[in-house]
Order: sequence, then C-alpha cells, then structure tokens
Amino acid sequence: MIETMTPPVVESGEEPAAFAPSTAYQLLREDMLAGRLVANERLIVSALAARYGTSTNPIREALQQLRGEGFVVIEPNRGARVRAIDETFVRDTYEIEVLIEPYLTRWFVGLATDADIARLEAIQDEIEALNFTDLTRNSVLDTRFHRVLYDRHYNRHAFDLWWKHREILHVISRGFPISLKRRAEVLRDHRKLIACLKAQDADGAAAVVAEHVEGSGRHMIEQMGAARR
Amino acid sequence: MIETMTPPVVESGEEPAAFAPSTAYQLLREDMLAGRLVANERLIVSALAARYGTSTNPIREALQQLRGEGFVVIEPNRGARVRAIDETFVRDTYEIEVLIEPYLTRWFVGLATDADIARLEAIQDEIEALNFTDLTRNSVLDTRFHRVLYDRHYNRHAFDLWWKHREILHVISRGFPISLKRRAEVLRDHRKLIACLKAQDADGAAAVVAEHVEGSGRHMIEQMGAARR
DNA sequence: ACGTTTCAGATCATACATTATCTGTCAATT
DNA sequence: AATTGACAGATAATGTATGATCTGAAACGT
Repeated sequence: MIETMTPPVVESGEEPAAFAPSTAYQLLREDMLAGRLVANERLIVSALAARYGTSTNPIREALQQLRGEGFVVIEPNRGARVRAIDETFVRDTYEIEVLIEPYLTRWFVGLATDADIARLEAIQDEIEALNFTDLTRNSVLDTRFHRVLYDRHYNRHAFDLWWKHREILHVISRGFPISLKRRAEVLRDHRKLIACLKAQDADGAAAVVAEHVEGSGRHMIEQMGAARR
Repeated sequence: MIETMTPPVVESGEEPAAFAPSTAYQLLREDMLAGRLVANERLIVSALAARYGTSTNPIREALQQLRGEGFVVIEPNRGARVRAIDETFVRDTYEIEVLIEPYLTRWFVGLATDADIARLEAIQDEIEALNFTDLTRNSVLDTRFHRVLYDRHYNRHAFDLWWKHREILHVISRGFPISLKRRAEVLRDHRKLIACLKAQDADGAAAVVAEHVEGSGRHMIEQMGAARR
C-alpha cells in the first residue's frame, strides 16, 4: 500500500505497454497475476531461483514483500504458497470495496470536467459496442473507466488499496463467465453513474457505485459457488 | 493485511503479555512501533544485523516484508527508511478508518450480548475514573474498548486493516498531548455508542463511530500542525 | 497404530563480487 | 574568495555461492 507496491504505471491513456518486469518481485507478481502461478501452489525458493535465473536471496526477499502485501502466505518452516482465494476472501474484499469506491467517487464528482465526462462516455460507448465479445478487452476498458474516476484522488492510500484489490479480484474473475444479467447491470450502472456526474449528484454517484461494486461481488460469489459443483 | 501481519495476539482480556519477539521481523516492528526507530531513520542492514545479533539475511527479508506492509520505504540502491508519517498520511489513513470502523461497528450491533455491553461499560468506567492521568493506560483501555466491538467481526481482512492503521497511528499519537476538548469528546462518544448499542440502533452506532474517528483524526492533525511551529 | 528413518526444503550464517551512491578533496573557473 | 566540477575512496545495497542446521512430512518397518 501507499507507495510500496508498483504503482499503476499507466498515465492516462494506454495499457501497461508490455513493461518488461526485471526484478524477482515483479516477475513473481506478474506470474501470480497472470495465473501462471496458481492459488495454493507451493512456491519453492530453489525452483523459483532457477526459473528466474537468480540466486535464492532475491526470491526470498520478493516472497517476503509479497507476503507483506498479502499475495503470499508463508508458514514458518513450511514455505510459501500463493494465497488461496476463497469465497470468504472475495466477500470480505468486496465489502471493503463497497466502502472505498463510493468514497473515491464522491471526490471525483466535484472534480470532473466536461472532458472527463466525454472520456467516460467514449469508453462506455466502446464497452457497449464491444458487447462482451472480447472479455480481455472488456476488462481493460472497465479498468480504464474506473481509473478515470479514481486516478486523481488525493488519497493515494485509498487509491492503492483499491488498485491492489482490483488486481487480486481480477485474477479470480478471469476464471468465470459473466452472466447476461450481470452484463446488463454493468452497462446500466455505468450509464447511471455518468448521469449522476453530469448532474453533480455526489450522493447519487456514490450510491450507484456502491450498488455496482456490491453487484459485482455478488455475481462473482455466485459464479464461484456455481463452479464449485 | 489479511493474516500476513502478526495478528493481534490478545484473546479477549489482557494486553500483549510482554510477548518476547524473536524474529528479526518482530524485533524491527517492535522497535518502530515503540519509537526506538524514528520516522525517516535510515535502516542499515549491517547495523541492524549487529543490533539484533543475526546475519544480514533475515534483516533484508524483514525489511522487505515491512515494506510490503507499508512500514518501511525502500529506494532502489539507497536503502530502507522508516516511513515518514506526515499530516497527509494521517489524514488519508483516518479517512479510510472513517469508512471501516462504522462498518465494523454495524455488525457488532446485531451481535452484542448483555455481557458485551457490561464489559464496554466496565472499560468505560475505568477510562473515566482514570481521567487521562495515565496516558499509556488510557491507550490500553481505549484499544480494549474498540476491540470488544471489532474482535469478532467476520471480515478479518477489514479487521486487520483497522488494526494496522491503529498501530501506525498510535505511534504518532504518542508524541502529542490530548486536548481537554478532545478528552470530553472521547468520553461522550463512547457513552453515546453504548447507548446506541443498548437501543440496537445500528445507524446511530455507525454515525457515532464515524464522528468519533473523524474527531480523532481532526484532533491529531491539529496537534501535528501546532507542533510544527 | 507407533516410533524411526529419510529426505526435501526452509532458515540462517558467512563470505565475496559487483554496483550505485555519497563524501571529501582539490584544482579550474568565475 | 566563492562556486563549480572532476575524481578517488568509503559506504552500503544488491546479488551470488556455499555450507550448516533444523523442521515437517512422508515412507518405512515394527
């Protein structure tokens, strides 16, 4: 948190730009976020050192940092594992997001310019045009949409927390489909949010976002439950 | 966060019980939390290794973990420092607490038993009897008061976040006095909260806590501002 | 079941190579 | 004289390598 984690590298427009990760920390993080290291998988120091072509020392340090950030669980004398993310974890994380995102949104309402709104609408148009045919692209656009709202918030602590949660949840959500019902909700929520912004209605915007996040969480937990059978 | 940090060791009643910290991580953390390592102080690996009687390896790892938790800042090739905590940081942290603590409190309202309320009242009586003559003791009691409310919350993620924030803020607050005005507010808020709990008034309790936290943050920032001159 | 053996791997301690950063000195310039 | 800049050495971060010790877990035999 704060500025300890690689902060969102993107400025305003494009995506991570294939940033070549070099340190063991970055490599490990990438591999977990990309799903190449699966939840609960054992992270054996010597194996990782071989994998990344480093000695064991940087690996151990990276694991400790990731532990501090919550990505990795280390049991004494039993080594490290990728944090297992169960429904409880997802629920707990979303419940915090339900608090933070409306808070971040409120500030944006007093900050938004015409250009910002236009930008949001452009992104939203693209999302709708895409109509969930390309989920990767959709995810990129959705992230971009929300970053327009949160990027300039003065509370970097809160922003980083949001970002970390988003990264984690994103990994999970990749494994599940998006129901038709949820798709409609997402589009509706985004449009409603834009309307609130135009009307300078901070309470309304916060309420829409709260519902948006809650719906997102509910949907993911349903998907996880369904997949469990 | 989550369960990465040494979780609050206390069960329900007493204080840390002089837990003998053994690992480099614990020692470092203790020293920062106790103010023996001051904000912005350079953390030189070799010096710390000598200080704790270990080799450099565990120190390096501990620093990385603390970095992940946000206690330490590491600049590439320039080493680690204890995180400097300025007014912005305090404000940002409190603003997140204003969201989380009411959330945690709400759950407690539906959970509280007569015994819980009696316990809160007993603690509060002791706080009032003490009347801020012993600030250390007061802090212990205040922590205990809030832990009665939050300890059993199902969202461990949120609880850990609260706890971490509390630990950090506690370090800072130790350096400043508590104004008479603030003292009165604290007592009043606690009493009002107990009343809400008795009345099973979740909204009221959440509102009281939000105001309590906000007042606490405002007070600390005022003190920091005053001290700066 | 149960103790025992065995093994993988974590943890820690050293030692050392490389590299970046900081500091003081000294001369050249203004 | 005061400022600047170049350079050497000191400091410490960072990475590598290797060995010792200890733990937990699984295989083994009783």
